[in-house]
This record gives sequence, C-alpha cells and structure tokens, in this order.
Amino acid sequence: MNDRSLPGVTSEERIVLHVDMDCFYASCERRRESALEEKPVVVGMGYEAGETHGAVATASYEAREHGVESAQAISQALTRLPRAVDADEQEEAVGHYRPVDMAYYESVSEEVKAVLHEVADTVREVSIDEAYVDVSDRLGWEGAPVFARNLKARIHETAGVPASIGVAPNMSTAKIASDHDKPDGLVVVTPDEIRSFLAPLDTKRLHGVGPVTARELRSMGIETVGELAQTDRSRLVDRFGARGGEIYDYARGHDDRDVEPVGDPKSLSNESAFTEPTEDSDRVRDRLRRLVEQVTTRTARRNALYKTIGIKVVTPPFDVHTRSHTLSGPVNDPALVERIVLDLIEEFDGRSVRKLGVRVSNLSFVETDQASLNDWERPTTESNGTDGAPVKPDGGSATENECTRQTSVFEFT
DNA sequence: TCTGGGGTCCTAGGACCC
DNA sequence: TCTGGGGTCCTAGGACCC
Repeated sequence: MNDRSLPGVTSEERIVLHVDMDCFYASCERRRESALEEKPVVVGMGYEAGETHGAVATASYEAREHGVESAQAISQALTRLPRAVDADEQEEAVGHYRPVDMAYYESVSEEVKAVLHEVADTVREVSIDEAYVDVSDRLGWEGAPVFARNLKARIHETAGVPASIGVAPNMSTAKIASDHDKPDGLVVVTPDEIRSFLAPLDTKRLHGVGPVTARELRSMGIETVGELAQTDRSRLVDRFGARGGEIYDYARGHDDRDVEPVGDPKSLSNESAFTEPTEDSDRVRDRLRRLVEQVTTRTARRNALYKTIGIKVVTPPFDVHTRSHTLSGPVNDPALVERIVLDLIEEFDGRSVRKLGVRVSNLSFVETDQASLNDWERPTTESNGTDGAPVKPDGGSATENECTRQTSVFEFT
C-alpha cells in the first residue's frame, strides 16, 4: 500500500515500538561489573598501550557530562576524562575505560531480542542495540503505555540492561520518540498527537537528515520539522532526490514502511586505519592481505558467495576512493580476492594512505549443507586436477582473464 | 570534531543489448 | 548507415545510520 502522496490519509492504523538500549555497551559492562554503576564508563578501543588511533564506541551518561561522546578520538576522551587508576580513584572525575567485547554484547543482545520476539509477532532487529516491533494485532492505544512499561521492565529483569522505548503509529516517529527522553525513557505518541509532537523538533532528529542535509535545509530557511512539513514537497525532491520526499513525509508523520525482519546482508567488509598515513606499499599490501583474510573468513563462516570485490582507500586529508571489480559469477575464493585486491591497489602506489578497506558485495547465500557447498566450490582440487580456478554456477570459471579491470570513468575527460 | 569500523541506499554516467 | 529509445549492469562517489 502506498498512499504517501495523499496527505491526511494514513494506511491502517498501526502501533509500532522502537526499542533502543541506553548506551548499550556501557550497560553491558555494568551488568557484569556492578561497581561501574553510576560511574563514568567509556567503552572503546585504542587506549591500550601502543594504540593511539581508536575511538569511543559508547560513553555512559556520566561520561557524557564530561564531554566524552561516541565516535570521539580516544585521545580526546582521555583529555576530558582521565583514565581511572586505582590509586586516585577518589580524587576527582575519572573514567572507567573498557575495551569493546562484541561477543559479550551480542550475547546480551540476544537475550533482549528473545524478549521482543516473545511479546510481538513482527520484530525488525536493526542493530545490536535497537529494534522495531509491531504490536498492532496485540493491543490498542489504550493499552500501549502499560504494555511498553512492562516490556521495559521485562527487558531489565531478563537481560539486565536499561532500554528506552518510543511508541507511535509508524517507524520513523517511534524512533524519534524513543530518543526523546533518554535514558530509561518511555514516550507514547498517538496518531492525533503526531504532528504537534514532531513540529518543534530540530530537523536533525529525522532519520535521513544528517549534518549535510541539515545545513542545506537551514540555508533554505528550514530549521524545525514543522517548517519542513510546510515546505513544498517538490522543492525538497528537486534538491535532495528521493530522500527529500522521504523526510518530507516523515516530517508530516507519514511513514508506510512495514516492520519486517532484516534480510541477509548486502555486503561484508573490513577496514583498518594506519596510526599515521603511509606511502610504504609493502605495509599497504600486508594490511590488505590481513583484511582479505578477515573478510573471507566471515564469508566462509556465513556460507556467502560474492560476485564483486572492492577496496576502499582513504588518502589525506580524508578523501575516500573506492575501486571494485565484478566477476562473471559468484565465488568463494580467498586467493582470487587477494589477487584482485592487490591488482586494484596498484593505482594508488606511491600515494599516501591513511586507511584501507576490503569489501565483498553482490552476495548470495547458500543455505544448503556444507557438504554440497564444498561440492561445487572445490571440485577442481581432486576431481579434475585443474589449476584450482574458481568454479561458477554456470560451469565457467572466473579467471583473471575475463575480469580485466574496467576502465574508471575518471580516466576520461 | 584533525576523524574508528561496519553497514545501507541513492545517484549519475558509461557500456552494452535489443 | 543514421536515428531513437528502453532496460540492465557496472563503477564511483556521497550521505546517512549505528
């Protein structure tokens, strides 16, 4: 159903919850180390000896009061909030820094998601600490506040971490609502409150409005969601393309997206930054080989085949370049990935590099058992004794010959 | 903001086919 | 050989999200 072009007409009324865990990694650390309760906690990587270029993944609200924010350089975080050392812990404001432990956070996340699946038929797990649930079939608006309050309590009892919940007739508003009263928030926006709730907010609160769009909107004289809602839709589409129409709809409280589970990933990548930019092509190649191994290990574990292989090269000051190469058919072949990656990087030889990435995309997932996967993936080693060229589903082989690099559009004009 | 890492979607031009 | 147009795939970049 798509009636977004008809203002005032909404699809059948829905009740959508957005569940957002509060500073999730820090909460997880507190769950297993209760001494961290109510103390400034910073979870990140890069502050251990010998590391200098990490960033803050999550800062607890106590840490945020000292100016520590997520995505901040760890060096800056340490200046604002010195690291707690046992001796002078009583002295003044100090931060409790913990390294990222994804495996643990994943396990806590699973406990949270299990609760969500118990209480709702449809759950969209957006990320490790965030999910939408559609409970339209289970309750009406009268029951929504109590339901959400109970859900929060249940998550806390079961998984031991706090959550904020937003309830609204659609995903985009529910998300804004969950963020409206963090931490430990609960905000319910009923259909008749939706426009007045959104109107005074800064446009940046809308999903799809980042720093660039917010700046451009400001230059158009649009600061609030209410002002955005009063703008000409076509003016926004002209300026921002499809996203312009989207944010206009969101600003008016319209969002027809269904809450549906996320599917298989579209791409898998790994990247890594150098402590400082390097021109050493051996170091660059070593780093790329490591990334190739990381990413192909993940694809193998997930039974993923890829057709497109690419690199990302960040050169100073912060210019992002991508190069990619598409094969004629999906493969799972780490050696081929390495060859292609090393081929693609040649163009950047001699240039300073601060960050590298390896990505595979155009994924397909083999859901059959491992045995049959191996059957068609590696018949070359014993059965027919060829040189181990990757075999494609259509029986051809994706060798380097047929994947001559396509000329970049930038080599012209 | 002197900027880590893993993702998604959109756009625009060119190649190529019919 | 000229002209026109539609459709799809590929590549690179950009904005955004967590």
